[in-house]
Amino acid sequence: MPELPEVETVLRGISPILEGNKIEYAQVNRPDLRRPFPQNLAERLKNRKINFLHRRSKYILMDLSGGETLLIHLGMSGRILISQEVQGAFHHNKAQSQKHDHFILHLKDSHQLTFNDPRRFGVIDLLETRSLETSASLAHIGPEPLSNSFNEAYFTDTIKSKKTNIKATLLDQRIVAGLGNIYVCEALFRAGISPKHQVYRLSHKKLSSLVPIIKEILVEAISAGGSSLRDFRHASGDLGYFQHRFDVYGREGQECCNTECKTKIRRIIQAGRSSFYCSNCQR
DNA sequence: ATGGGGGCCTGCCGGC
DNA sequence: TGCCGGCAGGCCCCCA
Repeated sequence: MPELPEVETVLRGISPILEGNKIEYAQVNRPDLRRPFPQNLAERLKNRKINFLHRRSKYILMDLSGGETLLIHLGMSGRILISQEVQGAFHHNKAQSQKHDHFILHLKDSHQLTFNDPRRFGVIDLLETRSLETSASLAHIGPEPLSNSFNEAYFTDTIKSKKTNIKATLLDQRIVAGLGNIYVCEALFRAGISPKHQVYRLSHKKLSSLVPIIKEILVEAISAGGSSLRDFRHASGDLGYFQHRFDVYGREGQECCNTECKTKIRRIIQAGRSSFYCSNCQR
């Protein structure tokens, strides 16, 4: 699934089309995704103006007129595509209807936003804007990794005594928002920390070093337009490029990219997820 | 408190 | 060619 850089890439792609636009109507093609859709979703979206878009963690948030915000989470396989229905004989830009197009916003200017999600682990919700931050979805999410509130002091103080491995800690959205399996693997490689290392046994220096590394990786990935594995694409349909810069993710059995280290990258399972790491460079 | 496992879904890929 | 197991970017719940 899309992690923070992929969600940010989607957000940047769709914002210019959506902000200031108006929803003509919403097409809701099934009753639920991971959770049921909110009551009367289509009726509540009809004729709403889209004020602006923003992101919190891996959630895309659409601030609407009428004091409500549409929340979209892409889960593992969710995609957002923008298309345009062209009037007249030619329909080159009109999206082909796909099997898992569960939710479509038809906009006044003839653009359409399509949410496609084969595995249906995504979420769509409609929340009161004034209590957005305290809603069940967002209330327990930690600081944004690219904000100043995610800093060395916060990070080390929060986790220093945890009797958990560092992999699970970084995946915990309450500690820091938006990281997923790929970027945690990559950050741990750059920091030279084994995913199995217990947090309370890591030095203050090592733990602190993760903070700038996490920020650096996310910034790089966002500028590359995210990572495209199976199904991630920009809203325009373009691919992201950061996957070409993975040092360890998906590289089981290949040699470590550090010069003079020919150790083969290992894959282990932690908490049901694959961790990729170099046992020589990461301790 | 926390960590491990299972569940939710579909699709794809490799091996036999 | 076809079937089957394993795997996938997330998250939630239950159990020890």
